[in-house]
Amino acid sequence: MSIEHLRKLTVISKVKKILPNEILFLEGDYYKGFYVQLKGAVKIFKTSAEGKESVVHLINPFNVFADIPLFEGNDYPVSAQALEECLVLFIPKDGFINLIKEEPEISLKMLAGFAKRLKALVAQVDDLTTKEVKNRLAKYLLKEIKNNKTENLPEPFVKLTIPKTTLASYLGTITETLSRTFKKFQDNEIIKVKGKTIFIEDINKLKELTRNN
Amino acid sequence: MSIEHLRKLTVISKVKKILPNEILFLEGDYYKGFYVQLKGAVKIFKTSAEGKESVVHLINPFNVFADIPLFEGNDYPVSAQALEECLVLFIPKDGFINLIKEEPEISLKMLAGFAKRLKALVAQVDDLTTKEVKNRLAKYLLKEIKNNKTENLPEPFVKLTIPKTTLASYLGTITETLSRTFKKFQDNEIIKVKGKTIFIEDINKLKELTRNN
DNA sequence: AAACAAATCTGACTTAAGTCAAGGAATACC
DNA sequence: GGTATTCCTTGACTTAAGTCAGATTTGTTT
Repeated sequence: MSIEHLRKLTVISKVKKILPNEILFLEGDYYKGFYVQLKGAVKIFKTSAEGKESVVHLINPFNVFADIPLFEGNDYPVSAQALEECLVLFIPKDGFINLIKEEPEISLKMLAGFAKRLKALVAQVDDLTTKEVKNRLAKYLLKEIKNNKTENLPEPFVKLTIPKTTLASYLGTITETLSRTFKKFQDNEIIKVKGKTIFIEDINKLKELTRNN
Repeated sequence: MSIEHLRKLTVISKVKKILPNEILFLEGDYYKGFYVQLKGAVKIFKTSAEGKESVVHLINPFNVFADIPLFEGNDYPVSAQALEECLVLFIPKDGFINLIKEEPEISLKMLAGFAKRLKALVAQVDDLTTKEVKNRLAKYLLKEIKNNKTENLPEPFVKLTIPKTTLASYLGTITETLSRTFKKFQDNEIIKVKGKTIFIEDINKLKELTRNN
C-alpha cells in the first residue's frame, strides 16, 4: 500500500490490545468491522448445535481477518477468540467503505488478498478430502518451520503457541488422534516432542508425507 | 452491473460452445482469462500425483469461474472439464484488467462475488471436518431442489446431469460410499432413485440430516 | 509447595468410510 | 442390433479415525 493510503487507514482505524481467551466477536454478532493481526494468535471457529467447535483458520501476525462481511452479509459468520495476548488493528466498516470509494486502488489490493485466500481454501478442501491426518500434520509442521525461519537449521523446530486441541480441530481431527499421530512420528524418528516444542529430526520424511500417502 | 459496464464487457468477451468432456484448461496451463457459465455444467478439479482427481467445484449457469488467477498467480491452479454440452462466456485477462481500471466499480462487484465464495468455502471446510457423507449428501440434494424450483411440489426431485462418480468426489467421498448412502436413504424412505432422477419422499428427514447427525 | 483444574496421553472398543473384486446396468459406437 | 466401454452397485474385508473412560502430566492459584 502507498504511504497516502496507509495514512488514511491509520486515521479511521484503532489499535487494540486483546487478552488471552478474549472473544473478539461471535458468530451472528452484528458486523462492525475487520481486523489486521499485529501480534499473537487468534482462532477463527464455528460452533455446532451441540457446542462442538471447529477451527477454520489460525490467524498469525499480518493476516487480515473478518473482512468477508464487508461485502457479504450483515453478521459475523464465524467466531474469533484470542489464543494468547494479542495486538490487533481494528478497521470499522463504514470508515473503510468510504475510504475504498475515495481510493479505488485499495479494492485491487483486497481482491489480491481474497484471491490468495480462495486459493488456499480450495487447497484446504482438496487436502481434507484426499489426505490423512498424518499428511495434514506434516504440511502444518513444514509451514510453521518456514514461518519461523528455523528451516535451514541442523534441527528445525516448532514452538506451539496454541493448545493441541485447537491444532487438532484446525487439522480436521480430535486431540486423541493428533496425540497418536505425534507418537507415530516419534516412533518413526521424524520428530521429537518436548512439551510445546517439536524438534524436526528428519525433514525429508516430513516432506515425503506432504506428497501423497 | 450497469448497462454501460455490460456493454464494455461484451466488447472484450466471447461466447464459446463447449462439447461434452472437453477440457477448458488444465492445472498449470498459462492463465488466459476467466469464464461465466451460461448453460450446462463444468467440473473444477485437482489431480493428485497418482492421477486421482478431486472435484472442488461444480459450476452451474451464471457462476463465474477461474477468476482467481486474475489477481494471484500466472497459471490455472485447477483443471476444468465440461460434463455436458455448455455455453460459456470467455473474458480474456488483459482486456478485463484494463476494464477494471477504467471502471473501478466493477471491482466492488468482484469483491462481493469473492466474499460470497469465501464464505461458502469456509462452510465447506466446516462441513468436511464435522459432518458425515449422509449429511453432505442431504445438503446437496436440498440445494439442488432449491435450484430447480421443485422444492414446493408434492414430490420434489433432482435430475442428475453429472456422473455419480463426480458427485461422490465433490462430496469428498468415493462412488461406492455414495451408492451405499443412496441405498440407506432409500431404505429409510427418504428418497427414491430412478436412474438419474432422485425423488424426495421425505424432505423433512433430509432437512433433519443437515442439522447435525 | 500443596491442591486444584486444565490439557494431554493411553488403551480398548466402535464405526464410517475406503479398498479390492466381481457382477450388472446403461450408454456409446461401429 | 450387437459389442464394447463406461458407469453403477454390491459384497467382503481393512483401516483410519472417532468414542469413551481412565490415567498422567502440566499449569495455576492460593
